[in-house]
Amino acid sequence: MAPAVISTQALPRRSRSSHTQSAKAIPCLHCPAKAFNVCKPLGYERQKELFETGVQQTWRRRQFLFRMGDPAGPIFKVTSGIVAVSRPLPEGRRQISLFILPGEVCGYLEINGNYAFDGEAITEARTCSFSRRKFHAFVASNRDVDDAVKTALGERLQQVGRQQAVLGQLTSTGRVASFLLTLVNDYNAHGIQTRPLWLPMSRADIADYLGLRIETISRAFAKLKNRKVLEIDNEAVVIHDLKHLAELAEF
Amino acid sequence: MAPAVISTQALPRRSRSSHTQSAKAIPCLHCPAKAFNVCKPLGYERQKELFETGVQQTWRRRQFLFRMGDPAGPIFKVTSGIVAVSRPLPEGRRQISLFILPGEVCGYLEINGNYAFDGEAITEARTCSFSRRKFHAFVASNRDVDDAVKTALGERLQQVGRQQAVLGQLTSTGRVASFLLTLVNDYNAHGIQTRPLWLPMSRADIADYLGLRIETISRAFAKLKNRKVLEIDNEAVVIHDLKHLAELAEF
DNA sequence: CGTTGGGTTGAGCTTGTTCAACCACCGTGG
DNA sequence: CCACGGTGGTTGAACAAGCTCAACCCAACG
Repeated sequence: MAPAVISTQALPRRSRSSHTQSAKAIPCLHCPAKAFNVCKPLGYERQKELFETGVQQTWRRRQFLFRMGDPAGPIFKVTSGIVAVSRPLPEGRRQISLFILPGEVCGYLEINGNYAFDGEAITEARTCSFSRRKFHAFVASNRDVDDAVKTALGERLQQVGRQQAVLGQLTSTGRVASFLLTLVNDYNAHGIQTRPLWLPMSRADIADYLGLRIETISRAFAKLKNRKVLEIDNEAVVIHDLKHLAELAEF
Repeated sequence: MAPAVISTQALPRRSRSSHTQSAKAIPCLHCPAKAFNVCKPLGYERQKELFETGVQQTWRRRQFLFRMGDPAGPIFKVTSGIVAVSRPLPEGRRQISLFILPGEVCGYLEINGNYAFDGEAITEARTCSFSRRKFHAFVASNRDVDDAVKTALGERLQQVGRQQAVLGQLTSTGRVASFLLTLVNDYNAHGIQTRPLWLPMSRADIADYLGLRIETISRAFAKLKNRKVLEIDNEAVVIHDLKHLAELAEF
């Protein structure tokens, strides 16, 4: 029920055994998420300090990192995989707010000491899971990190604000087109290849994100395939006509 | 085009003339917005300091405080009236993200030095308009204010996250019901009476907020009136059956 | 007194949902 | 090795919800 630590990386142990501040002590230096969010402004010393306020965890597909309403535990920085931040609804339904890509943080928001959203691994995922107390303390004593936190909050707000327009104004095909384009943008910003475009989320995930039924998602993809806008092979999408896709996603 | 200062309050002038730190120097002490957002943690001295980083402005109905894409100017704390934060769409349409009540801040978010949203006065409104540079400096040197900013960002994020679910999952009547309940909650939180409920926004505003057409809004209200859930008189709504309304707004 | 803007109401159409059948894939157990 | 059930995805037909277009109402205002 509570998120279990599936595997704690070996590297932190090595760092402890070598109790010197050797550059090899923390895995962050080679972490693909290093360049994003709160880790971005950090040099070695402070990166190490932050690293040691948490543990590394891995998560299976469909495993929950945190659940809305549960006492607010760790803050998660995703280092690999994709996490869906969502609001649970009656009868097993949910509204996915946004997808968290490697480098970004989730589980930050709390309401009266409880997580404000669900966080669910869409793929196998790894996280640095920081003690909330220590994380806040670290942020409080590092101006640039604090700025990074505010920047990240602002970016989420913009993302979600845009998504509101998608939900409020676009037709089903438009929403799917917009979803794909957003993914392409976000993947680009996070150094993930987009040809082919990795699409690990199920039809149900996409439906819960776009406020549609899975059948409608399926039909939208069928339409896009028929019009030769894209091609789908399992979890890989190849976009042939980006321009056309962009037109469909226009308001 | 640029938001014009309609009237600069007389009070700041008085405070300047009396160059002592008399408690009458700033109007904040009697400001209804004092207890909210960034002003909340401030005592007299710091409140005065913040106050002096900006000017007071008043806005007419339908006037824009700021426009998405324009160079990011002041940050606005609304002291009276209601402001709609929205994203403009082609052909004069828009998606309203949220309504800003007295006490809250808008115009904070920027993207590459430009405002990230539109801000439009729904009613006559007054604001404290702070120089962005000075505001950031003030926040940077006041830990508790900085926390207030992050808290406010988090609250917006939750608000908008919830609204995503409304747009994605609810039927038209449900959306209208949810809108009214949200308004009641927010009014309560901001010390505004809710019997009757002041409804200054036009059908078009509500439609742009809920992702519906004005005709649909009209029909939803008609349905609620027929079912004796509420009563409407011009800009005043009296809710008779809050429970029923809550059921309609359920997911 | 005509015009204008905001709101309501009706009729027909479009879009997405619902419900159902069906398919491909995959792991399990007989 | 094949039969089986489970999961995720696709497709079809009927239905319902919201949109479009149009007419109409009312109050405010010049």
